[in-house]
Amino acid sequence: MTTSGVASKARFSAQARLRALQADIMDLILERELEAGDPLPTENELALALGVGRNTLRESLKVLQALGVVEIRHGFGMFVAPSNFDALADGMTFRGRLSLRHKGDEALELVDVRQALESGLIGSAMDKMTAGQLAAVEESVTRMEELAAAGEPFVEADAEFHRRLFEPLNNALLISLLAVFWKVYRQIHLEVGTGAEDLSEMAAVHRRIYEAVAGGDKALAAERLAHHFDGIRHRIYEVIEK
Amino acid sequence: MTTSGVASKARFSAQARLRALQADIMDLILERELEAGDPLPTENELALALGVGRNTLRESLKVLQALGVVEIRHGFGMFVAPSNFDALADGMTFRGRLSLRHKGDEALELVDVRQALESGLIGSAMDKMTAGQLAAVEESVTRMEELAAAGEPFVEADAEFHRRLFEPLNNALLISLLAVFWKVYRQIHLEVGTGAEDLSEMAAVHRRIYEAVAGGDKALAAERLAHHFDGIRHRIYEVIEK
DNA sequence: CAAACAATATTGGATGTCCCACCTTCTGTT
DNA sequence: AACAGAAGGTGGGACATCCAATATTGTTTG
Repeated sequence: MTTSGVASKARFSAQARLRALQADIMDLILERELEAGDPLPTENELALALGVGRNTLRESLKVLQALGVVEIRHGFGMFVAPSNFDALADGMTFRGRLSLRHKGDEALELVDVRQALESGLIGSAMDKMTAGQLAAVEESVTRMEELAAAGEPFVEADAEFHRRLFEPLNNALLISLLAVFWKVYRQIHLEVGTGAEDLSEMAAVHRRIYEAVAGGDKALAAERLAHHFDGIRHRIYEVIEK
Repeated sequence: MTTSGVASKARFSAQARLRALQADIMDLILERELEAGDPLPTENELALALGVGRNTLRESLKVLQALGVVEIRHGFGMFVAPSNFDALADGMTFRGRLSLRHKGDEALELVDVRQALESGLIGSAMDKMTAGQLAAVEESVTRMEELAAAGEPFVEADAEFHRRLFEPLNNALLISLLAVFWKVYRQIHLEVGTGAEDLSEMAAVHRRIYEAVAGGDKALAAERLAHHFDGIRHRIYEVIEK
């Protein structure tokens, strides 16, 4: 259940202890009914309360920080954190880059999942999109076109376009997940060679997606959104094949 | 390009240092062209190579372990790991439980994302599903029905059903993500009260999903899959309202 | 000779201690 | 009243030391 592969026996104890400690910390937060933003006990207090050494406790705390459970502020204290998937993005980016050096499976899987999410959810997003939100999407497209015309890359505008596209769903988790996928996607794109020459073509692709959304044609929007990912997928294939 | 010994003077918050250290470790893996399963240097060697203390290094390593980047085996060594999202699941479960005590936003968002993923991808999965895989899905349904008839819960069979449903896509990342969502979903389900009385109804819901899949009706399968999540969503609403 | 056992080297696991860096707050001067 | 500096508390980090688990090696034993 845990991991495929070597099923050693006592390897659980070490790993289990760390995870039990993480669970203890989370339980403590839940038991004390702390909300996001509330302070946690100090490291020394926690170490004493949980019966472990401070360094051991810190290892768990850093994991919880990476998972977005706690926020640690040097010299100030530790707090229950709002969701934060940055570390997850780093880990997945690493996996993508690692896989590119061999068969590229994970990189392709990542693109597939992102495509499925965006392409599958665009319909619902269009249902709830207000005129103002639609205008914000077009603003992003316009900025991409301007940057493309100037020969400059438009990393941030691209991210913003996709973020605004799914803002109507009002789902912070989804936005975070898409941000993770976008970040990893971007890294893979860089690694794989962006083909900097077709900047204007990329902007045009986004313009066509916008037009489908503005026109209310869900099927067309989903299709164009899906097509948007074909480029990088083919590029990954090329890198793998050679 | 490890940039070990970054001459950072100031302004680098502790958080940035930790993440830089994680990045250094990942870069080291990439630079040495290590594949999954390959051994990493020992803790002491790494600490020396990266110019940090052993405890500091361990904090980063534990994070990387939680992110599924490295696998740590007591007394044996550290290795580049296959993907492992268990820790992520714990973190998200925590967030879900935390949110249930207040507004429940994140719990609902989680269900929404899972629904979107499963409902949106079932069509592609059906395209690629073999007869054998379809039979495996039915086997899971049958087992659920048997357990329901015996009055026993069918946690594992439920998970297996959904896993097998998307196995044809051959996307390990997707399977892992769905496993995470399923795990969190189940925890929320427990927290929110499962309504143990409708076991047979739950089995029947899965049977109907299977029938739609077997019949090749993608739209119907997607709809029934989506309906499958309405129950828990309403239950979460009830918990929040009161 | 081979299998079983035991000692050992190597590795990560955990803790305590000491000091540093950072942030807030209080306090005293201007 | 406003600003600057001191003080206290917090997390950040490095060692040193010991514990625990694993694989290897060497010996014993049938």
